[in-house]
Amino acid sequence: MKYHHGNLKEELITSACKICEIDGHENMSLRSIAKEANVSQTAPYRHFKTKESLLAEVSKLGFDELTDRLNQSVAVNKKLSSADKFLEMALAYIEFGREKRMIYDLMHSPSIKKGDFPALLNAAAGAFDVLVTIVMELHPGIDAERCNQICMKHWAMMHGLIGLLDIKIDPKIESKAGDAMSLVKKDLRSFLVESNNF
Amino acid sequence: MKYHHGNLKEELITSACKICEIDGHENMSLRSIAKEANVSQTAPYRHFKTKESLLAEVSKLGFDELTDRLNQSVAVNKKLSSADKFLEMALAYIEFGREKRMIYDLMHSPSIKKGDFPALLNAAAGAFDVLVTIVMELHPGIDAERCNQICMKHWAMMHGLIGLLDIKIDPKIESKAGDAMSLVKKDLRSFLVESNNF
DNA sequence: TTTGAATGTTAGCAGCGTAAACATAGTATA
DNA sequence: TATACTATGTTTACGCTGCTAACATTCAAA
Repeated sequence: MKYHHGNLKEELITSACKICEIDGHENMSLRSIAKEANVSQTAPYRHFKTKESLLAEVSKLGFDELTDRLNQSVAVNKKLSSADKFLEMALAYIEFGREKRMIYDLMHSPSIKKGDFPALLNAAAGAFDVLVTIVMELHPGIDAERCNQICMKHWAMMHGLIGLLDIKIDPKIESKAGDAMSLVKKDLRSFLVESNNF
Repeated sequence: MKYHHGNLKEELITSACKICEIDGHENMSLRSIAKEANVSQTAPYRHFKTKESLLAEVSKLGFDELTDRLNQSVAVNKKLSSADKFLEMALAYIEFGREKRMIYDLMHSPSIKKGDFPALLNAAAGAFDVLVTIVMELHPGIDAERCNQICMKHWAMMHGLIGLLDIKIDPKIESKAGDAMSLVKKDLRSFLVESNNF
């Protein structure tokens, strides 16, 4: 076993991802991350100024994957109507939030101040841009301000839904949403379609 | 100074609220709460089984205040149309979220498992019910399932908006939303009105 | 070959949530 | 009124945390 690891920074991020997905970011310690990577407790400090900056990189990876998924969801079937593309994207978003809930929470945790990490801010904006593109396709010639409003509305709805699906305020809502993604898919499609009637 | 405090439980909750509003729930320690109430570090354990259960009571108070505000927002002017009542309620919700952001975050923090605290669950449902009432007024004779979907949609939108207003993904969005509630009020009204056109 | 930077380890700090043992005050009972 | 019990406070201590400082090792450039 060599003294110098060679690739510790990336491995620490990988370890952090793994632990976050299992324990959640609230129960994730720098020491446990270091242990997972088989290095001493303070080794991470050679690559990250603070714990927060390590978590910021994990969060950035999360936004990158989210962006990929959103892009894929609309790219898979190019024959889809704009409205259906939008639906697919919304489903992909919520699927991501449900499937990687722990990472998703980390990505939106107020304990990581995005303003301090430009790369993270960029990655988050990248995901938002996928939505912007779809909405511009849905409403050709829409002006920028209106487009932003609509994007915010839907982004907020999806973000809010993910958060609320776990609050389980009403048992009926919970059972309707269900735990399996198949159920979520079915319910969400009708949810998104119907809610636009009002 | 007497040995027995007499009203420590309530005072601990009050202290916790105060500290939460200043430092946020992530930086709120049991020890600091006890210090604020001028008791020893372990005194809270005579009244709360865990730190989480203390925070759960703070969270419950938050939902209670939210419920009050929502009710007030629609009760102030009884002549308002149902649609305007809905707008007023949405504004009140977002105003609460912006004004008491730290408490609001605590109320939605995954570190407090609502399922373990029935009173908290009840308080959260109480706030949701205000929305249900308005929506039933907006759409007389609506069936329960549809009503739930619509409530979820709007609740999610409001909840998502509050969360996203601080992410500041796009500087334009941030400047549009602004920091002062007056700005939020103006923007939100048009936001809510316009977004229903799509 | 030497020197310095990069990257690892060990030791130690203060703060955290929590449990156990102990102290004091208020209350019910004899 | 004296005594015992319970409620509610304090002190002490444990293991965990993020982080710093001092030291060790390796690699790369002069």
